[in-house]
Amino acid sequence: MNYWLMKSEPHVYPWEKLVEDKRTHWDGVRNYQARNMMRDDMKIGDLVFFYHSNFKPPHIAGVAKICKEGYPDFTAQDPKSKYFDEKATPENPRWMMVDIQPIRALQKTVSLQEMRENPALEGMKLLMKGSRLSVQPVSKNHFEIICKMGGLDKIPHE
DNA sequence: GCCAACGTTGGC
DNA sequence: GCCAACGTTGGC
Repeated sequence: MNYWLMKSEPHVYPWEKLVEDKRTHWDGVRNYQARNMMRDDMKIGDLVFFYHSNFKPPHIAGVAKICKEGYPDFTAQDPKSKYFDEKATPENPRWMMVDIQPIRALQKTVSLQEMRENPALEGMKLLMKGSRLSVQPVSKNHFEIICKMGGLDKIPHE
């Protein structure tokens, strides 16, 4: 079982919309490192922090889970999509995505600053200088600490 | 809006 | 295969 963090800009796709949709496909990732993790490492049942980037303050809003493993990001082959990539073909889709569904919101969102101020989270990728990856692994230990910071008594499950 | 950090592109 | 130029991310 692995743990992850995925970034979304709330004005593009907020946590609340995921709750409303009950499930979504994570399209639009155009970074190879992030793609490789979605393609190779994310497994059904893995838990994911839903992080709101480009927001004041940036924060983690809730916990989701992987409900479909890596498959081609079809928006790359759609000329009308803003994520269109002319090099993507059915034979070589180039970009991949996963599906996620919400598990539960944190009782209280956990801001980037709060995480920075917690020494127990030292080494977390999100907090490293220059870290921009929109999909990144989180250790189980860090995942649990943040769940508790967010007012949950333990890592949630369905 | 600024800009540091990082990724990608393409000429050589 | 190097690296300069350019584009993007995302906190501040």
